[in-house]
Amino acid sequence: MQRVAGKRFTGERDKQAVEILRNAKLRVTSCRTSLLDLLLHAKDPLTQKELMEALEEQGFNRVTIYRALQTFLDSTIVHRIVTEDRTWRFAITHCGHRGHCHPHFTCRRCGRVRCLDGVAIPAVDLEGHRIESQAMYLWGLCPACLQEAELAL
Amino acid sequence: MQRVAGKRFTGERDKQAVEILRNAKLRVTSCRTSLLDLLLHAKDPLTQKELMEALEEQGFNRVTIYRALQTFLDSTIVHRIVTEDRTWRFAITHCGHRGHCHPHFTCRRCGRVRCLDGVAIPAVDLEGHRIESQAMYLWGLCPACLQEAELAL
DNA sequence: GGCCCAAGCGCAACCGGGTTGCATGAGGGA
DNA sequence: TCCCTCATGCAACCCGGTTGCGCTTGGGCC
Ligand SMILES: [Mn+2]
Ligand SMILES: [Mn+2]
Ligand SMILES: [Zn+2]
Ligand SMILES: [Zn+2]
Repeated sequence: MQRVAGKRFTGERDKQAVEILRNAKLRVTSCRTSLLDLLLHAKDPLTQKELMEALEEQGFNRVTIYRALQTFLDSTIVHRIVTEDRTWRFAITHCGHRGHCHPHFTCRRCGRVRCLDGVAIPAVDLEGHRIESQAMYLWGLCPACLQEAELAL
Repeated sequence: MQRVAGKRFTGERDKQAVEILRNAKLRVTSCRTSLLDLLLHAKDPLTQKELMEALEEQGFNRVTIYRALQTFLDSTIVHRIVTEDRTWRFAITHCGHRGHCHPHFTCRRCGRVRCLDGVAIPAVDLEGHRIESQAMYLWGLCPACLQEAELAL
């Protein structure tokens, strides 16, 4: 990947980002491809702050980042989760739904938040209500932290 | 219930609030009993703003209210939920646990948030992780709004 | 009932994640 | 290449929640 004066030329990795934008009939801009590129290769949901720091070199304005993320949300390209610290985290939507189709896990030790893609949220039926969507959050220790905790015994 | 110059004398309804505070070894203050009294008789989890407006007459400072709520949290007298609007809502804890023992429902039409006391959160088991707590949020239509929606057809 | 001090309170200023309005810049269809 | 629309940057703003500090008060003690 080449960078010149902070601007990145479109390379291999960006192809997927551009394709996603084209499919969603969104304009292909530098900020959007960079964000998508990051999100596509991120293990975990990222905050706006984390995204901005990762793209520091390119110096995008935070408002622009928020607006791009909102656009992605509107197109269901990403989904957004609210954690206990009341900051949003964004992750690519793999399932086609709007993003509450899988639970999210937060490790109380390392603080990592993970999308549990592939794990189903058990359906709850509620007398008299119409349930339209569900979200589930889990807390505990992630595999790495669990192992450390066990070693410390 | 008597009020004089904005100060409320302790009456029948406050007894329970005072008892809760005594049991938790917390000082009995006007702000705390008023808050607890409200929360004890509230149907739904309330925001700090709603609590403050309800106690407008007594003119408590919002910092004091936040601090009282934090104290209640520490004593597990109340639990707190984070909704999509990223404001906290507080409700009396009936179950003894720290409050994530039941799901919470938000009506997309009237905006009401409800504690689903008595409904269990289905346990999820996650390979390699230690799950310590779970939360579940549901969205849809509450019974009242569902009925209106059906009438409108 | 009065004394005393830790704990609770009010105030003002602050913090930080997210938003808005508006002028300028750039994507992309024709 | 032109031009319109939409994206961007900037500054100011919003608002839920926090912090520091000096004053007040609950309640244990005599
Ligand atoms: Mn996810
Ligand atoms: Mn509840
Ligand atoms: Zn961890
Ligand atoms: Zn409703």
